[in-house]
Amino acid sequence: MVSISLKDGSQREYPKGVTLLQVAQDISPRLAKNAVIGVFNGELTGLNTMIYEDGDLDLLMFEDQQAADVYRHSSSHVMAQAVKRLWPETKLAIGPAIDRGFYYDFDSSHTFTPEDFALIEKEMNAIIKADYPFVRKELSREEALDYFSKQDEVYKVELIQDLPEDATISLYQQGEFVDLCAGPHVPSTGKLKALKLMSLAGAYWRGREDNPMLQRIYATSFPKKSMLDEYLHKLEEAKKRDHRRLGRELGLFTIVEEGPGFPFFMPKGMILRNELENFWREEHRKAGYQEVRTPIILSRELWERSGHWDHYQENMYFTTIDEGDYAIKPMNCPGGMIIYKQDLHSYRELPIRMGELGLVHRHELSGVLHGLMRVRAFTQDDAHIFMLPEQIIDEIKGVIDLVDRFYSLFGFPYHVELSTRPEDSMGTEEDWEIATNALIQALNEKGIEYIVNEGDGAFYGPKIDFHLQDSLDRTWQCGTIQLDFQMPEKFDLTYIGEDGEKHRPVMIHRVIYGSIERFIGILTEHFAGAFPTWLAPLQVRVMPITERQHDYALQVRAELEKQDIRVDSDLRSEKIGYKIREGQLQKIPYLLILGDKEKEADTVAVRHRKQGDIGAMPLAEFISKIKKEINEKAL
RNA sequence: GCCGAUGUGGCUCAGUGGCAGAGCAGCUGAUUCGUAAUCAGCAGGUCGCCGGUUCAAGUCCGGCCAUCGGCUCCA
Repeated sequence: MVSISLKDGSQREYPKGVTLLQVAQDISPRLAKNAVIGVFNGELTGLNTMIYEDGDLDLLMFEDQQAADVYRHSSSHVMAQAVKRLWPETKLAIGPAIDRGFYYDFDSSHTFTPEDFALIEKEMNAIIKADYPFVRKELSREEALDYFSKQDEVYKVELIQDLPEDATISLYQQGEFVDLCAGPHVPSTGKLKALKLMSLAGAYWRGREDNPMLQRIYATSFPKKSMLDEYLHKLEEAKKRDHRRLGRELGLFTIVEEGPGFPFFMPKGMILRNELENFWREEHRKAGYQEVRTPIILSRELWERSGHWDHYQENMYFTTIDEGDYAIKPMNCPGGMIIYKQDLHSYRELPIRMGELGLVHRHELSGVLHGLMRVRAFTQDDAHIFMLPEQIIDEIKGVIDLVDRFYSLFGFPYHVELSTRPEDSMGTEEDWEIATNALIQALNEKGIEYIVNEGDGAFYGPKIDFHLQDSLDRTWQCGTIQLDFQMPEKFDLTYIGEDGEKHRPVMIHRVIYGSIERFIGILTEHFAGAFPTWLAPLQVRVMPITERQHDYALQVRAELEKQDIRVDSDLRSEKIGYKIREGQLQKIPYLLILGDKEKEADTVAVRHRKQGDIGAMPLAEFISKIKKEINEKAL
C-alpha cells in the first residue's frame, strides 16, 4: 500500500500502482473530472502516472496557472497531430504553452492561411473525440536521435543534441502521433474541450534572425466553451481600449503614412502631454533635479567619442551640414556630458541631477512600429546624475522611489527587470561587475523582486527596467535606470575632490515615463481613454437643454474658465440625450446639464461619466469639488 | 528587416471582370426637447502608389509603400 497525504492534511491508503486519477476519483468524481494535473512530492505529475511510494499530493485544476500550462501544452500536441495529418511532410519545431494559450512552430511547404484554421480545428476535435491517452516513453539519446532522424524531424534532432548529457529523454504519444517532450500531460486528448486557433506568425527557429523562419500558429484552449467565449469577449473589449483607436476617437494623436513612426499630437493630446510634463517638472524640482535642453543635431565627432558611432549606428539618422557629418540624436547623454563639462565641479556639488525632456530619433525596423508604443521619434524624460562612487546606491534608490511615486499615482502595476552586459559593449569586465552589483544591491535594499535579462543591457552599462502593461497585457519597457562608467571616461568628466585632485564621477542615465509617447499609450489603454480629471483634455462640458438656457450656460462656462477648468459648451439644437451620448463617448469627466430648473435655482445638474446623474448643486459647490479632485490628482 | 494578413469617403465596412455603395460623422433646414442616437435634404472617392493583363480592373498579375498580428530588436 502507499499512503498519500492530501492538501487538507488527511491521509489515504491505496494499493501500489494506483494512478493519480484513481485517487482523484476516490476523493470525489468532480475532482477527477476537473483535475488537470497533480503535484506529487513537489513534482508536476500526470494524472495517469502510477504511484509506488508514499507522498504528498495536490491536485490542480485549470484555474491554477501550472495546470493551465499543462492543459495548453497538451493542446499544442493535438494541434501538431492535426497538422501532421493534414500536411504530413510538415516538420515540427516546438510547441509550448504561453500566457493565455499555446503555439506550435512548423516548417511546412504548405503556407498556412487563416482558411486552414477551420480544417485544423475540425481535425483537432476528431482527435479529442478519439480520446487517445497521452503515453510517456523514456528512451536513450541514441534511440531518440535514431527515431527522429528516421522521421526526418531535423528540429527535434537538434533539440535532442542540445539536451544535457544526463537529461532524461522522453516522448509522448497520442494515437499515431509521437513528440519529443518532457511532459507532463493531461491523461488523454478527450480531456481537452474548447479550442480555437487565433493567429499566424513567422518566427525564427530558436529566435535567431539567421535561422530559418518557421510558421507559428497561435491558439488557445479552455476546459469549457463558456470560458473560451468569455476570453474572446475580453479580447474584444481590450481592442476597444487600444490607444491607437482611442487616440483617433478622442482626438489625441495621429500617425499617417507621410511619417511612419512619427506621431502627430493634436490639441487634446497636447493638453494631456503638457499636464504630464508639468507634473514631471514639479516632481523633479522637488527631488533636486535641474532641467537642461540639448540640441537635436550634433557632430559626428561627438558620436564617435560617445561610442554611439560604433555601437548604435544602425539605429541613427544622419545629415550633412556644410559638408560636415552630423547625426540626429538617438540619446540625450552626449549632450548632457557637454553641459557637465562647461564648468569645473567640486565634490561638494555632487550629486548633480540634470533632467532633460529630450526628443530623440531612432531608426526602428519598419515591422516593429506600433502606435505610440514603438515609434521613431520620441521624448525621453531623461536625466543624468553625476555622482561620487559612494553615492551610487542612494541615488539608484532615489530613482526607484521616484519611479514608484509616478507609477502609483496612475495606479499602474509594473514589474522590474535587470539587464546585464551585452555582447557588443564598451568597458572592462570589472566596471560591469561593480555596476551590476550596485544595481542588484539597490534592488535588494528596496526589497524589489526582479527578473534577470542576461546580455540585454545598454552598450555602456547594465540597467534596471520598469515594465508596464498595455490593454492586451503585452509589456512595454518604460522607466529605466542605467549605470554608466564609460561616458564619464570617454568624455573625461572630472570633479575636484576633497584632496584637491581631479577624480572621475560616476553617472546614471534614467527615465521615469520612459518616453512620453509610450507612456501616453499605456495611460490611454489603462484608463480606456477616461483619464483622471487632472489629465483629461476637457474636464467639463456645459449643455443647456434648450435655447432658453444658452445665456446661463455661457455664464457657467465663463465662470469655470475663470477657475482654470478646461470646459466647453454644446449649444447645438439637439436633444439632451444626444448631447450626453457624445459627452460620454468623449469620456468627459463631468457634464453639466442646464435646464429651466437649474437656471431658476442657480445650480448645475452634474453628470459624472461613471456615476451618471449625481444631482444638482450650486456652481460654487461643483467648482470646489472638481478643483479638489484636480489638485489631488485623484484617480 | 523577416513571416502572414489587410488597404474602398473623416470613421466602420459592403462591393468575386461590366454605371463606386451603406451606416455613422459633416453641412443645410426643421425641431426647443430633462440624463447614451429627432426628422428631412445636401455634399463627400484618382478604390494606398506604380506598372501589367483585358474591349473593360476596386476586382486578375507583378513591384513598392503603409497598417495589423507575430519574430528579431527596444524607451
